[in-house]
Amino acid sequence: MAKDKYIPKLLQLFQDYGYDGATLTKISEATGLGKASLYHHFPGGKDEMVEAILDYLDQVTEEHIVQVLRSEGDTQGRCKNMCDRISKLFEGGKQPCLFAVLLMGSSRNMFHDKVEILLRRWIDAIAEVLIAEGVNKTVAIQRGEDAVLAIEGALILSQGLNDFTPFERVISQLPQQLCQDLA
Amino acid sequence: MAKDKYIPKLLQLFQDYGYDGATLTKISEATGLGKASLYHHFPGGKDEMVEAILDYLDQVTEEHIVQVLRSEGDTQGRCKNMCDRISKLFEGGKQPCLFAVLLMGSSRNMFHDKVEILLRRWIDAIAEVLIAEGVNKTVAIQRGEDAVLAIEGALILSQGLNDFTPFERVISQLPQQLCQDLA
DNA sequence: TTTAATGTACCGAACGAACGGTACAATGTC
DNA sequence: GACATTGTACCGTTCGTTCGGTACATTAAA
Repeated sequence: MAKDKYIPKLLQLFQDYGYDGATLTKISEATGLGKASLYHHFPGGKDEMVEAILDYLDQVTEEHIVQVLRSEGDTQGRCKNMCDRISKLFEGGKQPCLFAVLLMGSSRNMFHDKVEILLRRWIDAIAEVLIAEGVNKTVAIQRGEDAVLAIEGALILSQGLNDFTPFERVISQLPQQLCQDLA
Repeated sequence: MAKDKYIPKLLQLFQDYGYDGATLTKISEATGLGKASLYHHFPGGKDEMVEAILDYLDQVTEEHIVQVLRSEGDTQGRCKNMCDRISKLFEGGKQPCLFAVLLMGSSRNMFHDKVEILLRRWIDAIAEVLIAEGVNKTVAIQRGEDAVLAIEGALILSQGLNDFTPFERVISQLPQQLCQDLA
């Protein structure tokens, strides 16, 4: 699929402008493709573009979260690696999370199912690590939820305040917080 | 200002659909006002509507957060009161936060200044309580940021997962977390 | 080896619908 | 009568989408 090469630009656009705000005119300018050409690659229009982006983010999740958390090394170190990846992906808090963007506004219900699955996979990947260390399953899931929640909240707050130290603080404290009572 | 009576419906609409998604047609239907009437009350169009909503949220912040935190009683009790108000305002996590909605999508920069002020006032109100209890100023502000951050993140996560227990958990744990090392 | 057929990528122009917004006359209210 | 409020009809613009068609490279048939 050659259309994959446009996915990063599309992601950036939908992150910046949201589903409604990312107009075909903007998409056309950003990709260098005419509107008609966009419909050649994505016959389903904007919907199909977002679906393709979410499929891409599925791979990103697998590579930068799931696999990193399952890699070798001590638990807290793996958590720190994940945090480093996340910090890079969100560019130190300057990039909005597409999940949050899509959950706000008129696109809320359109992609809810896929977003829910991706959020859940993220949480479960964290919980899995803690469960392997002997943490109670319920607690482990809660701690995974708290981690994702803190990151999403930190993104909003940092962008709202135009001050990215909250995001950095959350990222730097997260490994310790996740592994707070481990051996 | 008689137009104030439409503010809650407008708030609901912009929360649900975002700035772009809240079209004049939807606004007209929701308020029962024709376009001409809407422009009579809000000559500045959608922009002025959102500004009016933010002014309204300014009052809400003052009443349900600032004043509650400054009221009589023990510190943790006042924090709990604030959390109760917040939980009600967001209907147990089912309502999105307008700040987050406006910060996502094409309206990001339009209302950024006012949103930043409101977020900062929220944080400062929390910090003020902790400072009065002898907490170091920097720590107090960080704890205020963490509180707002947790609420915003919990809203996104709960709505994304279609499971509102994370929001409830954050709300119930917040007073304890804020007052963790107080006398 | 030429030629025909097929597939992929792309584009300009145009579509109807909906957008935000306005002009103005008619209505209600004091 | 004065003035706030509203309904109707409209404006130009932009929206997402589709149409008809071109360029070009690959494959199949002659």
